[in-house]
Amino acid sequence: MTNFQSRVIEVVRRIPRGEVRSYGQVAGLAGRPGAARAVGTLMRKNRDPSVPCHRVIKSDGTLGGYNGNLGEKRDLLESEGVRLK
DNA sequence: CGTATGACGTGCA
DNA sequence: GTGCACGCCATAC
Repeated sequence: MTNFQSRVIEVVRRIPRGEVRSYGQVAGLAGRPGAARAVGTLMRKNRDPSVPCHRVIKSDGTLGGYNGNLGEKRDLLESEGVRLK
């Protein structure tokens, strides 16, 4: 496992319930500002349920992507109290 | 080791 | 508001 990947996972793991972070923010917190796209690359591969990857959305507030159905991601977030566009 | 890929971000038409 | 072109970065091939 690469160092970058570990960091990203750590960061995402710390996102409190009811809050969200953009891919770019996560990248920054992971120590690699500007690697937003790379974060997506990792999330796409990540299968670990201990990582609330559904709390990671785009910087403009839209959902972005998801492993399973996007509707699921939307519901999860709203059920956690997150407002979406 | 070079090329392709994608859950991004920003700017501009 | 919508769509497209580009640049970016870590991974997968």
